[in-house]
Amino acid sequence: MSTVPRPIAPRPQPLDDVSKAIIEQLQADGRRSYAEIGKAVGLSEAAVRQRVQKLTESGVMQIVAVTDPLQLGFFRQAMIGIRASGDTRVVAEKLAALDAVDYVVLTAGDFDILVEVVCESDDELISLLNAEIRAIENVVSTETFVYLKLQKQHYNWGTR
Amino acid sequence: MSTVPRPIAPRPQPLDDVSKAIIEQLQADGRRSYAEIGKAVGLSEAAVRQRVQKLTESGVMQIVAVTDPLQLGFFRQAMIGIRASGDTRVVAEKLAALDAVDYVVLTAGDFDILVEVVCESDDELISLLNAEIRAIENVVSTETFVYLKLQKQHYNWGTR
DNA sequence: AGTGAAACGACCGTAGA
DNA sequence: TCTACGGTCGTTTCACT
Repeated sequence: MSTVPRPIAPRPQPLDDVSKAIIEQLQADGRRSYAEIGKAVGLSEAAVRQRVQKLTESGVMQIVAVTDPLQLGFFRQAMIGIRASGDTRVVAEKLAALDAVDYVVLTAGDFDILVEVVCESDDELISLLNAEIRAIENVVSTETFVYLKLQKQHYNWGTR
Repeated sequence: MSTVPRPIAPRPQPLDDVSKAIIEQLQADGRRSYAEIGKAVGLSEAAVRQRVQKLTESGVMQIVAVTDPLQLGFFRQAMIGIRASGDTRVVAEKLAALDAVDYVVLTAGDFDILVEVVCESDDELISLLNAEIRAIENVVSTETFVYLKLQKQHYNWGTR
């Protein structure tokens, strides 16, 4: 039995510790000044700015506002597993176009697509499921996981 | 191991159009200057600054750096549905403490907990499942949904 | 890739409608 | 809650290492 030649992955950039430190600073506060970050990581202000620019331009990182659904009156969140027929990419696009859908991923496994939805109420969730999601062509079945408590947030993830 | 800060007031203020517009600006670019935002939404720099401060202090919004796992060499992502016995909150805490786990939510439905994981390779995913996740007390069974394509991102969600 | 310095622009506190 | 304004600090550009 021969070993399978493992294709060297197009590993983008082996981030050095300084860039990791910069990212950590900006994960704590995306508006922290370059000068302040520079002090923390031991670099000049201009150097920090250059690195941040590269990191954002290359798509490694972006600095954005993220909102809390609960604070905006969307008390009901859920993950919905979807089984679909036909081209699942087309189904995923239609799902992504829905207002209440904030997350769509094509998966391998018992579900073809996972979507996260954000609703104001149970009623909205019900009509979303019935009138919108199940109405999409090639959606075969759905399974809903209503959120009880968010324990760890997606965008808090860092560079490990 | 980061717990999501709970909102102080379960009293969601209905955002006016100006604040929504400000949030949209910052969702496009979290570092956009207050002056520039002011021009776009028709407000003075100081007024924008005050509103942004309120929005962040009240937890409605936060401005942070978010990173792209793929760009950092984490080519394998998955959602894992977990069935657990005992106090699922305790299990969820232990899951959230894992390095490779970037998202944890307690749910009602066929799974008790959903976690999203970020791995460098299939091998890492396998050992994560076997050595880490299934090793946690009261984890009864798991079901894995390997990501094929991320279609819509969580933090792009706005104010509807 | 990094520093330093000077001009410019953004940010912050405070005062006042 | 907003505008106005002055002091301070951050950002930008550039010349240089």
